[in-house]
This record gives sequence, C-alpha cells and structure tokens, in this order.
Amino acid sequence: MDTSVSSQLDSSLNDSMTDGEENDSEVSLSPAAPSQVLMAEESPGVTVVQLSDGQTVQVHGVIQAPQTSVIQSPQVQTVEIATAEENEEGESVTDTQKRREILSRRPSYRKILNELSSDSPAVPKIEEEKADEEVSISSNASVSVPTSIYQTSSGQYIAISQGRAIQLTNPGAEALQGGQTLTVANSATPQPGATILQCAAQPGDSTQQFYLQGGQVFVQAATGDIPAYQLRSPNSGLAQSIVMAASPGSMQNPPTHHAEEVTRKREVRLMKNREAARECRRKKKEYVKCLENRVAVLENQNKTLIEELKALKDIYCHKAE
DNA sequence: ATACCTTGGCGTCATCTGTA
DNA sequence: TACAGATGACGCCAAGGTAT
Repeated sequence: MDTSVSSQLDSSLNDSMTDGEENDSEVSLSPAAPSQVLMAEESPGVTVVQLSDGQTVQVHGVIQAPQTSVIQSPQVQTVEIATAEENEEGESVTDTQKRREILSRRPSYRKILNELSSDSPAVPKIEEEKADEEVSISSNASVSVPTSIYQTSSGQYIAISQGRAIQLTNPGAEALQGGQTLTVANSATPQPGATILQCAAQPGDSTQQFYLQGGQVFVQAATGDIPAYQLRSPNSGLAQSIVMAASPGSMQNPPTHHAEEVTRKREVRLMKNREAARECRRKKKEYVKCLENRVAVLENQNKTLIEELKALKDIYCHKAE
C-alpha cells in the first residue's frame, strides 16, 4: 500500500476543509494528493520513504501507520453523500428529508477554529464578533457604546447607543466625532408606534426625519411628495429598499399597517441575513487562511522530522559498520 | 474587438443550531 | 419550543484573463 505524505498547500487547498473531526495525527495524509514524499510499506514495521529529491530512506517502525488527518478532505464527504444517495434511491423519502439525513452539518467556522486553537496556540481564535467600526467608535468618549450605526441618504451617520442616545455625524468626519447627540424622550417604555425624530444637521438645513421602531431606523427619502422611508443597514451606506410609502402618522395605525408590517419584517429579516452572510463569508475566508497556515506549518514539521530521521539513520548506519 | 471562461463577491432561500 | 443567528446552496453579476 502506497501512502503519500503530501503538499496540499495550493492545488488541494479546498481538499483541506475539515469536517470538524480531529485526532492527534500531526501529518496530513491524503491519497489523492500530489506526492512530495512517498511512503511504501515493504514489510510489516518497515516503511520506505521516498524523498522529493529521489532519495529513498528505509524507516523501521518510526513513522506510524497513516492515521486520519486532522484536516479531512471534503472528497470523503462527497463520496459519503454519493453513497448515501445511492442507498436511498427508490425510497419514498422526500428530497428535503434525504438532504437532511445525508448532509450532516459541520460545526461553525468559529467553533472549529477555536477548537483548533485550543490544540495549537499557533492557530488564532476567531473572536466573538464585534464589528471593528463599533469598536473604534466606542473609543469615542462622547458616545456611550453605540449598538448600531446607520447612514442616511444624505450621507450622515446615525449611531444609536445602548442608552438610546442618537448621534448624527456628517460624512467625512472621523468616526462620530463632532456629531450631534439627541436623546429619544419616549424610549424608556416600548411604544406600539414609532419614534419619530426631526433634526436639521446645520442651521438653515431642511429638517430630516428618522423613524425608529423595533430597534430599526427608517430614514426619510430625500425626494418625493409622499414621505418614503428607507431601511438602512447598520454600517452600510446602501439603502436596502423602500419600506414605507405612507406618512409617519399612518404608521401608527395597525389595521392599515398589517401588510406593511409584514413587508417591513421581511425587509428586516433579509437585511439581517445579508449582514450575516457577509460575516459568514468573512469567517470562512479567515478559516481557510488558518487552514493554509496550518498546512504550511505541518509540512514544515514533516520535512524537519524526515530530515532528522535521515540524519539519525545515517548515524545509526555508521555505528553499525 | 469579441466571445468565452474563471474567479470572487453578493443576495436570497432553506435549513441547521444554539439559547432563552 | 420559539426564535435569532449561522451557513450551505444556488443564481446573478462584474472584472480580469485568454483564445480567436
């Protein structure tokens, strides 16, 4: 049986996605990967290691039999899936149910990485997310730890702190410095209706209205006779969609508001999911980078160990002569 | 210049997972 | 158990590279 101790750094990067399972093996073994070092077990306890430069080294029971890698190939998972699908062919289970049974979800990237990091200090932990923007803003002494940052259609930033203080900042200003701070007077008790704010950023400016409800900020659109409200995503300047086309007064009228409420909830959900997807992709990239690093480290270790082994063997052979 | 391919990012949906 | 968050899957789009 031939086993390759291989480089998986570039071409097989995707193959190194872990399934969340771990063991103590230090060497990543993948039968499908290109070989730098070949190991062939000639007889029990004796392994022939072929180095990338063509040299062959016989190893007597030092290199253990291949164990499952820390980094598992997704190919394995694919094969499992294919097999399972074959097995279930013809059964009366729905596709959804099949998928549910077949696709065992892997733990989150943060979880996997944190597990890895507990094993190896070289692997950085992914912190519980705390948006960089929020961190940097919280250092501003005049703001009491904002929980959400929004941007209006005019480019102004709105920060809502935990204390329900609202701060406005013009574009270009560093973080929220120099912003105005307003306080929501009726925020102590949750109202069924919305909190409406009006403000003028500068003397002479037309007033701008904000509509707060359920922790979300709706910003009145700049144009149009009918007031429209755009739901703005925290930390994003993009208006997600027009949410309201009615006047603020009618927003507090539940019977006519039902459809709008449904739409609004959907928009909020989509917005949150959009942000979550972004964050998830970011974490995934970080996770892949960490795996790359880990592969590089393990390859180095492997190389060093093989060289060490070779040197020891040389010494041993010289003594035997 | 144009067509085609690859890659990377995004938004959305469906579903899983953890927690109150 | 309901709910919010996380994530896999899918389709779309834009940018860059390459062959013709």
